[in-house]
Amino acid sequence: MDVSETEKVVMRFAPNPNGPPTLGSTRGIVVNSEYVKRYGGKFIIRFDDTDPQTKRPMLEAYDWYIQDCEWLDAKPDRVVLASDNIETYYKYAEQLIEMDKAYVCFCEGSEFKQYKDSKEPCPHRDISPESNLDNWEKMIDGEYDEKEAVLRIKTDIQHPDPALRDFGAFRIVKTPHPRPEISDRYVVWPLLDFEGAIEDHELGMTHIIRGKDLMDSEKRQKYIYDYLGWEYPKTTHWGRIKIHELGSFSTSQIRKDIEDGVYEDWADPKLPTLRAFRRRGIQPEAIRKFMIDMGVGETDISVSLDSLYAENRKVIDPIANRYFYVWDPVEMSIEDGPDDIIVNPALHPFEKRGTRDIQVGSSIYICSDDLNLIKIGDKVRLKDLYNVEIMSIEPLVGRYIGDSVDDIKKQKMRIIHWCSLNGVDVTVRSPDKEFKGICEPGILNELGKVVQFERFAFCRVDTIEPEIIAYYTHK
RNA sequence: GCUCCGAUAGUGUAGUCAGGCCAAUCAUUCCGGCCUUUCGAGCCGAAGACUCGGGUUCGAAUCCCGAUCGGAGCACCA
Repeated sequence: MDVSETEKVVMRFAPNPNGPPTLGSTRGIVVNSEYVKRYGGKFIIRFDDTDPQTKRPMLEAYDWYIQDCEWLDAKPDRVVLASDNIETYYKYAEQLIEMDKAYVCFCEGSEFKQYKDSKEPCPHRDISPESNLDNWEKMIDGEYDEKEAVLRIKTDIQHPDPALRDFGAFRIVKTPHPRPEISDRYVVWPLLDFEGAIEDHELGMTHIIRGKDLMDSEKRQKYIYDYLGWEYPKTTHWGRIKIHELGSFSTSQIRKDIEDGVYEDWADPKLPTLRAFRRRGIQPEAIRKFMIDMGVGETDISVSLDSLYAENRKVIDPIANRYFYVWDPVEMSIEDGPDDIIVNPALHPFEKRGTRDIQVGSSIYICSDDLNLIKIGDKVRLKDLYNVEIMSIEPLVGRYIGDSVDDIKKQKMRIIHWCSLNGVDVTVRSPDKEFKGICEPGILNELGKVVQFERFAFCRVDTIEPEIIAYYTHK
């Protein structure tokens, strides 16, 4: 993107708050805010909430966006709600009508399309500004039904690109807006091209980055800018982003699936919402890095979450305490073992953060996955505890054969983890499945934190009461 | 149908505007090795790309034309 070194920028992220931010919105938040950080200037979040019907805003989502922006270290300098500025849009609409650059059209949708496709002006195109103004007043006053009338911007009805011929600027929607302070105050609502054009100018936008699906939108908006004598911001576009592991999602589809119980809520670990990533323990810095590395190409891309996880690992590896988590536990009794000892493995392999003290009696749990790999007579190392020889599988019995770490190296013993009988039940939810297992009691101190369950994965401890639930972050 | 846009390793990405310093950058992934009382990390090594065809030029990933493939718009959605 073309920004001169000394220039201050004003950029925005303009979502429709009809659901929570997803990984897709994140790109808009991170990239725009990053430019502002880099060049100095202002970052604005503008809610394009001018469709009370088809993409009806969710009241809670306004705050969700702002929270998620802050979480991503992209606190907006200013928050704007398009639905607050309807009068402004009306003002400019009126001006354009007076200039004979806009007209009220009474064609039915398909009817107008026919005119447009054959490059013919529709019968309403040549109505005088005075009558148009009149009809416009009636529109605003609610004298027409939905779909009966629409305000169009005059462009060039013969333009080679059909997408640019006399586009709609306002339509009638009688569904009240979800915001109580707006509600049924307006029945005429602007369409994106108009609303965005006016707002971008009013807010002094210098640069715009948006999806390439809006490329034609820009060309339409330029008509408005030309008519009003304004200068259009510099623009760049990016292509569609598809996540390998998650596929494509639409906010409205997710909303429906939540209602139908396919997903638990907006933070379901299967979903690409920011809330879901946060619950899983993905760190904002990692997301920023991931998005910035992706750049702003116009090519459609299909990215793998592996890169995001790799970035996240760099962030959480030094801070995540280590614990033993035994999924699908199987009890093993120990013969000839020392009674009631306390071992104290380090909380972290290279950061000095103390130890976790585990009391061990005459039996322990191990993973059934590990059990499947061993047979009678095998010697295994119980990590940070001692070495045992497997005496029997059914029931599972191990005999204590010493503590020596050297032995395991010489004999290339398998090293497995374990859990004492006083462990606590922990459920781990991953995008694909749910694990049930037992963890050291120390996990009770880790509410809200990301830990590493050794030989399993990084997880974020989400709840302690009434049961312990952790979300799977990644390997 | 009409219009617009894009194409560099498995996946992203730098380089393309101002042609030579690009036998092409970085990250991730995969594979091998070292280290490590888990996993991961770390370290070392390896593999892997300029969509195709013409043209301009002493010289093209870079400029031009065409083809192919992919995407988007033509909504009273954003």
